Amino acid sequence: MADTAPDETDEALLARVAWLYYNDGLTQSEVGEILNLSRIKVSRLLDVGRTSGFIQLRINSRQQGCLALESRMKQQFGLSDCRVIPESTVEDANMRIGQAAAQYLMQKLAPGDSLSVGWGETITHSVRMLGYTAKERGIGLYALTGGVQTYVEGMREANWHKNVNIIPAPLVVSTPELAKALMQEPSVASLMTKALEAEYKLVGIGGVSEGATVFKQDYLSPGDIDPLRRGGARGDILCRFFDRNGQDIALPLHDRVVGVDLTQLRASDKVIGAAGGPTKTTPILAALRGNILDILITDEPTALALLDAAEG
Amino acid sequence: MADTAPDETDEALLARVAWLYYNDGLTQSEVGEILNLSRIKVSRLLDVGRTSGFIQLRINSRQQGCLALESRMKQQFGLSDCRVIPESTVEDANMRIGQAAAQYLMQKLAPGDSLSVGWGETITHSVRMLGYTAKERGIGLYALTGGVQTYVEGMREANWHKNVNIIPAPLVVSTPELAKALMQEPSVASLMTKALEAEYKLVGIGGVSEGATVFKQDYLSPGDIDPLRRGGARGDILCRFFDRNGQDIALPLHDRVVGVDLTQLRASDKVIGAAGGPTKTTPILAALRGNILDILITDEPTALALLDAAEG
DNA sequence: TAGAGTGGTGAACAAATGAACATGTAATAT
DNA sequence: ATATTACATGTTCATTTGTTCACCACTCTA
Repeated sequence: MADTAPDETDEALLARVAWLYYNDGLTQSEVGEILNLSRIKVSRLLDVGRTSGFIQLRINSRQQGCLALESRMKQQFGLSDCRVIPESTVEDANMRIGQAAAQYLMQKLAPGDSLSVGWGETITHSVRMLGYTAKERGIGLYALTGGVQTYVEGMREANWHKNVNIIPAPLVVSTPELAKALMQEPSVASLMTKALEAEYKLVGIGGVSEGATVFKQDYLSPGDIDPLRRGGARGDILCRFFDRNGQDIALPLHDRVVGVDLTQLRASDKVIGAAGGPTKTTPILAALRGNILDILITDEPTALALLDAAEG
Repeated sequence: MADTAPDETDEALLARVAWLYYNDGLTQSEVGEILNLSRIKVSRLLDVGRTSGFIQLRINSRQQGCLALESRMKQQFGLSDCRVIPESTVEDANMRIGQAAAQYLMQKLAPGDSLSVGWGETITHSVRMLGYTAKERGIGLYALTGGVQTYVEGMREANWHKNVNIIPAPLVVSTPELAKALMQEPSVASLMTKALEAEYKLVGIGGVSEGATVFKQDYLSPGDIDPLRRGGARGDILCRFFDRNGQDIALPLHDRVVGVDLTQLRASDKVIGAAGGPTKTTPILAALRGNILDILITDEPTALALLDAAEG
């Protein structure tokens, strides 16, 4: 009656299917014959494998993305590393950059390392893609801020299961006092320390417009946008807004956020920013000016726009 | 007039194509439109990428191969690691195992490591697949024996270019004296030392039959087979034949071989044996009994046969 | 200069693949 | 008990893909 550990068997089967199909170059029908599966089932298994990150594709080249652009970016903005993915007609920039971030991390993370993450669509995609690799290499995952819901959603599909450490608090609370109290709670404080000690910290970069995740997730109401803009806000990282030079803006909101702040990020190395798309140029540029990031992952048009803006 | 570094541009183009196709999920025609290539050309580029190892596919799972079998193998034969690839209808076992060996090494080799290799079809495949990764990570490559021709052939296609160190001597010379003299040559001796110091040593395992590479490459004549068999030879590694317990056989031939010997391999750790297929069971079993290998890469039927033979 | 060989290119086709739809089955609610 | 939903499996069809072939440009040789 007990479940026969469906994960286990599925994984073994998927591994076999993937090997036969990709490494041996058999057709899906042939794979099906060998393993007694219908062709369509093989097709679906492969699909699961690809979208879940179980089957991962690496491009073996220092020319991974756009090498020339990457070095210009590093030089111009004093980044320790940079990855630029090619232009494409595919709409979903978040998805694409999330994938790139996942691949970057898969290359860099060593067994036993840990990774801390912020939130946003891009980050969620990354985490999903990283799932299997992380499990295999025993990577620990830490949240950089409160806001359980967002993290849980992101990791539900990915199966990190163990060693996922989410800060047990909301992202934004109603009074500064409560926020302060929470951040002094041992269970919260210790996790935040751990998060800052992780080898890599992966954060998204948000814009100040209706589409941004902060607003969509109802952490802020659309009515808050205008005051923010007037206050000089050009973007946010982990719900901390900054001006065009990447300097903190004094906002009542900031005192009510539970999570790592920009000062802590600046002091920390290997902070990866992952963002791209036309709306993100301004926020990214501001974040770069403010030296918040050490590593940037973005796409070609955005990189070009950034260089343009910085040089002009 | 000058060549515009075809490698460079090809690589950049290939990287773009691969990204758009695999990561963005565009069709080949769409990729072609974006980059102004015909669909056919995209298809061909992708093919090049896959077969050259430029585009590499990873299966993200500890369940990579056949986990259960692998641990039985490790226990039974005292291996430090083992990889077993699934059964398949594909004929070319050497190719498949070579690929598996390459993948294993890609996972294990860190930047700046070095790798030494023997020869044979399986090894040649591995080296080819490893080409791009090796270049990217700056892996040094060393030959474990003389026999320039075999190595050069294997690495011609792969583009390791730099940091490839081939021992400047034939594999087999005509007199024991010459072999001895060569192995005392500084240029030869130093390379052999370096080869033994490499993080991983990858060797094939040969059988004693007409199909084996030693005979096909004319290092030995078919007439030599019978005497070898009668002398108890069950297989060879790096042209050193051993008996059913993996112990060295006293052969005049051995004194004429230029290269690392079995004693040195036994003393060295992280020696990877890569071999499989029905004809290889006997030689592999002997090598395992003789503790020559620390790591084995083989296929499912062979692993089962080995366990059968060892337990029975 | 002609001719043979080589490498690259695209067209046409056949095979392989993915997506939409249809069916069946088991679990849940009414 | 029945309707309903969710889910898995299989079928069909349009699309996508790899392969084969013929063609062209170029080079090397006679």
